[in-house]
Amino acid sequence: MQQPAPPLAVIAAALRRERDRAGISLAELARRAGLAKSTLSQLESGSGNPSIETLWALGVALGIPFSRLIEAPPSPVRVVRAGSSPRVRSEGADFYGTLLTAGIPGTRRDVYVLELEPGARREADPHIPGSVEHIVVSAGRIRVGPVDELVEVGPGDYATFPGDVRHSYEALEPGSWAVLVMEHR
Amino acid sequence: MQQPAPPLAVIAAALRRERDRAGISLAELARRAGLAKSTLSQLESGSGNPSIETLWALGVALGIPFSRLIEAPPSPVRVVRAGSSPRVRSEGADFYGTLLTAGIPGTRRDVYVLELEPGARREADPHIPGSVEHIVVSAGRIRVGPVDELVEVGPGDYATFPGDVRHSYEALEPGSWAVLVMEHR
DNA sequence: ACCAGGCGTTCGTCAAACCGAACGCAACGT
DNA sequence: ACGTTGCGTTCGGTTTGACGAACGCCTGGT
Repeated sequence: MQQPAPPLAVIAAALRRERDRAGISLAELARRAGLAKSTLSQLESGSGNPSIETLWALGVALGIPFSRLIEAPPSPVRVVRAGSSPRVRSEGADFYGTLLTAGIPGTRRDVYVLELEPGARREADPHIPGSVEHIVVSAGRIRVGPVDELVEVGPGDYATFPGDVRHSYEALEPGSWAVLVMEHR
Repeated sequence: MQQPAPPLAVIAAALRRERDRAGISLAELARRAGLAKSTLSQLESGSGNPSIETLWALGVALGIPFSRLIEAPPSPVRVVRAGSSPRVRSEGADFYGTLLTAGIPGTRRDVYVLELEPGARREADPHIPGSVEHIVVSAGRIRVGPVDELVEVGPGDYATFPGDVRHSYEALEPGSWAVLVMEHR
């Protein structure tokens, strides 16, 4: 399998995604790329089959390698396996730490302890947009993540994924438990 | 810098290159991709600005990841810096070896010693098609390669590049010399 | 309240991408 | 010698991508 996805919709999504990231308006992007607003509007709406030159101009205007416009969005699921990150010795204190995720000012981070038993799969409906979940497994094994992109994590492993899509937690061993940090703004 | 190259000509070249590689005719490719021969003909000739769907169909028909059609041809110039390759202890013998390039059955490999003095830049016209040059610097520094893609190599460094395009050798230090292997079938 | 400016969408027009058919060319087969 | 087959190119005709203008919608300034 190489690029399994449909070309049109992917581009439409990529276009919108990258423009959001750049934080500019549709009109502004069209201006920079030397295109008509209408053209870009139709492209982002998925109706339309842009020429290479048109897409190229957009890539340049967005300052991104062209190929990113034809890729599916990068998976927002990130996993850090236990021991795979450099440990940092805390200054003055007598312990080592591993930075998994830095706090973002203006966001709340609620901390939970999640205890799960095998068989009981817990499905969670999407939370408010923009929320992100972080989980560190303390014991056992857990399968977790967006329903279409589950990952398996064990003791010491860290996983993070968007909380505003359907996702689930499922213990694979008895006595599994984890620390869950729910982040929202 | 990301994708410095012009989009149109690159695609035209890529298209032709990949079709050659696949060993099929223009008409055949057009048939598989569901395009008119005329369309493909114009694309390969560089006149034309294909739509995404058109290019996509070609990528699928060629069985290659779409992105390869928008990339410049992979540079045929390869450099191995001294000490950057794992050394292999020869069985039974008391020395270490570094494999730089494996011989291909049915090809001849002529070995030369190349002595160069600074200032004297030696331009070589293309040799017979398919020939490849390999060079290992023994002493000094040499700038070598296709005229539009020169690389600088020092003692122990290895470089290989196609011999069927215009290329040149130029010493950068007095007393430079190298071993040159000319490969042709 | 009003208007000015920016946003994203929708509409009609025009150029061009894509098509199909015809062409010239070369290599075979009868 | 001739007809056949496949190649790549060139020629009008039609679909459609890209354009510019106009629209409705907000937000903020006077």
